Amino acid sequence: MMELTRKGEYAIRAILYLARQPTGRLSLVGEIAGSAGVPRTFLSKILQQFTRTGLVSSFRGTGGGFTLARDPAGITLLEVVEAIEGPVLPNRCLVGEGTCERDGTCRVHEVWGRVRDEMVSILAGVTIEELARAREGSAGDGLAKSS
Amino acid sequence: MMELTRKGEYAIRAILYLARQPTGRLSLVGEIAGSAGVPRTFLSKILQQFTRTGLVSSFRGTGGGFTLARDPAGITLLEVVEAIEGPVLPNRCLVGEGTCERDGTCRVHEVWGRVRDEMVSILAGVTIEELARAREGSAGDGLAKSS
DNA sequence: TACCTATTGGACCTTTTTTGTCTTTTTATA
DNA sequence: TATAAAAAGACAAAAAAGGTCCAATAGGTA
Repeated sequence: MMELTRKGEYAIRAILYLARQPTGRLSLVGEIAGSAGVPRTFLSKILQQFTRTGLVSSFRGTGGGFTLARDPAGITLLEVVEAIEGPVLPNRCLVGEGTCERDGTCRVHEVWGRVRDEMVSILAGVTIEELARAREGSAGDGLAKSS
Repeated sequence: MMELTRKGEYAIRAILYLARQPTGRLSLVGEIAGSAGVPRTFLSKILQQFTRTGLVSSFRGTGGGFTLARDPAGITLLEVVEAIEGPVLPNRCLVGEGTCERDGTCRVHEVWGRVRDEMVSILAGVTIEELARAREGSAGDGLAKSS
């Protein structure tokens, strides 16, 4: 239930790949796709979406490729996920914010609102830079486990 | 992104309808469907799923119908949602809990784990009885808004 | 200019999931 | 037995997910 799509997963992998490259270096679609294990043509679409959002910048022609448009320390996981999957909305009734035909006064909406707020808060609290680091220092370092 | 399906919405409406009935009273599919604004045959499937889970009990034949199997004060929103939509799993990698082919050491999984934990915690903190009450007392009463 | 390289955009396609319907069977009551 | 209801299962349309393919465009390079 409430799963991130493959597209979203691929998008995160691709962003992390870009974040791990030396600043300014351009990566090719094929290169990213190979390393991140994502179908090439599909990744192409995802990267296009990122460039439209302004998270990634692209350059055409010989020597072209993709690179992060901003400092990974300033990009949050929320931005990445929302760029690809759209706004975090666990319940359709939240779309209109009160535009719920039936049961306008019921409390279910308020509960989903809290769910959304928490998701947003958690995802906005993690930067791509933090995620891209990892590798060494293995587990539970810096980010507290809430459970 | 990460939307509850219509099935899930319908399920909640149906459960709330049942929770608002006098204890012991049986409701017919058609009756619930009409009141909750849910296609009758579809609701039938949802109710069957609920009876399989044990949340709702059903009785066949003349005078039959559906009723909550347990006290609504003891049923959480989490139970209702999971009965219909399956376990809350915002990221596929959480299914196997560590069975992630690639990037086993990356921190993304830990973040989604926290998201799931929070969702579960919020949904488990709301009972059907609370939700079914509402109506009078309008807003923000008893349940704190976190935002 | 011609040619190569790489992204862009759009059309298209397949598979899966969602959102149902319809029919038959089972169980219970009158 | 007739009637009333849920249960079960097959079926189907519509939408979303998950891709593919190709022509166009933009930028280098000889």
